[in-house]
Amino acid sequence: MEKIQIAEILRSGKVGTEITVKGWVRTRRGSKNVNFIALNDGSTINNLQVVAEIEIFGEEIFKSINTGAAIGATGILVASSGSGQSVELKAEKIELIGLSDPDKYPIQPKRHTLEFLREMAHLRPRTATFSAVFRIRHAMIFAIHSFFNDRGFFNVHTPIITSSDAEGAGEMFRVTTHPATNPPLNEEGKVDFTQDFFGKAANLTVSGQLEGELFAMALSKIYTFGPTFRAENSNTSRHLAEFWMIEPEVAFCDLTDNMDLAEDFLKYLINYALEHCMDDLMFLSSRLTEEEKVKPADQRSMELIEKLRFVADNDFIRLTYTEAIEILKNSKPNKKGKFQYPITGYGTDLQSEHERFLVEQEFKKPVILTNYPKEIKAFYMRLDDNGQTVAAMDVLFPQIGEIIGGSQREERLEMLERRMDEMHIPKEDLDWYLDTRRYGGCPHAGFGLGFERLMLFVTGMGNIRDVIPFARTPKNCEF
RNA sequence: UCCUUAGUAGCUCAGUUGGUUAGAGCGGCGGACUGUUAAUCCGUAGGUCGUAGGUUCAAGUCCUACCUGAGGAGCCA
Repeated sequence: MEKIQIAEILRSGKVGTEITVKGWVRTRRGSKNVNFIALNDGSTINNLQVVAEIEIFGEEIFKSINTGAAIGATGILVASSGSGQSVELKAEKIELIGLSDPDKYPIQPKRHTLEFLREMAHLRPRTATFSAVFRIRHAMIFAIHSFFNDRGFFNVHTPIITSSDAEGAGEMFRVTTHPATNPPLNEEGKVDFTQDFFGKAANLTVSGQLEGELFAMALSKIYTFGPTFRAENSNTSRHLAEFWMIEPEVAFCDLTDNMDLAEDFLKYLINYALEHCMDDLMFLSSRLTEEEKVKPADQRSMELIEKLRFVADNDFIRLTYTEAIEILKNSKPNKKGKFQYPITGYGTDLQSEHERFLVEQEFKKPVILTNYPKEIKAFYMRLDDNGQTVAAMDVLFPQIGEIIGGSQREERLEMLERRMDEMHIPKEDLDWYLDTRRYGGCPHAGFGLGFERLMLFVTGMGNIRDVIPFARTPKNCEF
């Protein structure tokens, strides 16, 4: 008898047919005549109830059917006489596949804190919450490729190990085969990288953008989707040392096209989740609602599915930095001195309190902020005609803040070189990058989407460590 | 990195102005009972109070340092 997935059974299983299922025991409720086993195989948030009569199996076997154990069950699918489910499996045969010592198995059929489960990252996918999160994560990965593929984009694998450290997106992790103690030194007494594996200093990538641009200047529309690494000592619920980033790059494309792409992309992904992950979203939603009950009414956020629909159905607000400053300057909290960092005028750096005000108070929907002062943005962003601002865009989401950062790139060789000089970017290290401006340069634009930040939004989870299988953060590299 | 806060049983927590043998619920185990649904009822085991120092007749409780978690800030995606 071939086994079928529980998702398949619950979707289209026919009452009266014989089936075999294999999975892990979530709970077992025993009694004198009959035992009820909630079985889950990870294919869906829902369990299949296996009904096992003691008359058939005896009492001994049930001592091994504990939470966490792997078992197989064969029997007839029948309509359930209980109220919690429509169908259940009336077991004729039960196979013990992998035992789980109930005295030691740490995941109990009760609520655990996410912090506790985080320490058990190897077992947490067996919980309802994390299985839901990681099924949604898969759906989002799939949807990302599908979105770009449908629109004629090509996926490019940009390098993970890179010698380019000129981008300045953050602190980098060094990649070396030098011994940890007494590495070879040069005449100046510094580490001699010419003797290292690559013959030069190498790091883990902080972004595939620059290499992505090279391919956009040949294939027109590309995207990367890979791991990126930041050695920043960031201890927040929104940062990881290792995270996944999606970076589309499009030739013959300006800032407006870029904003359109970003907005379409995010809405597509959210709609995809609503269409394909409703069971999991509903579970996460009710879990969140439960948690919110302890919060004061004014601090509660919108129900998860309602929130997703709202973002998918409404246009994002588009606003220049200069307009945002005006709004903030005249806002109530600024006038009443409620901002920790008061807004005085053009040039003030926007803090998260300001971004949150715009997104959560003023507009109550996602905001795309554009045309920031050149001083606070990267060298490759295209200088606006006013000579002051650059064609940058940040997409700000409620609760999360910046989910996307992007820009139209500076395609004019002279301007780019001038910006690099101003910002002390070594041109000789990026000669290959400048070549794209020397030979057939064209207006182009792109952005980076932090995949785990998208996951935070879609799942409603509060901590980024809970939407990636194994989180890497300062002082934490378990598993 | 900075600010705030926490660490007591497997989990979630209580533990008064320092004072005898550190408690509860859940989970585990044993039993009873029942087509159960976070089942219910009875019983039972389970603790170097984060670590290291210190103050004191006496420290879970006070002090210092460190470690770890959480919330917020900065950096950003």
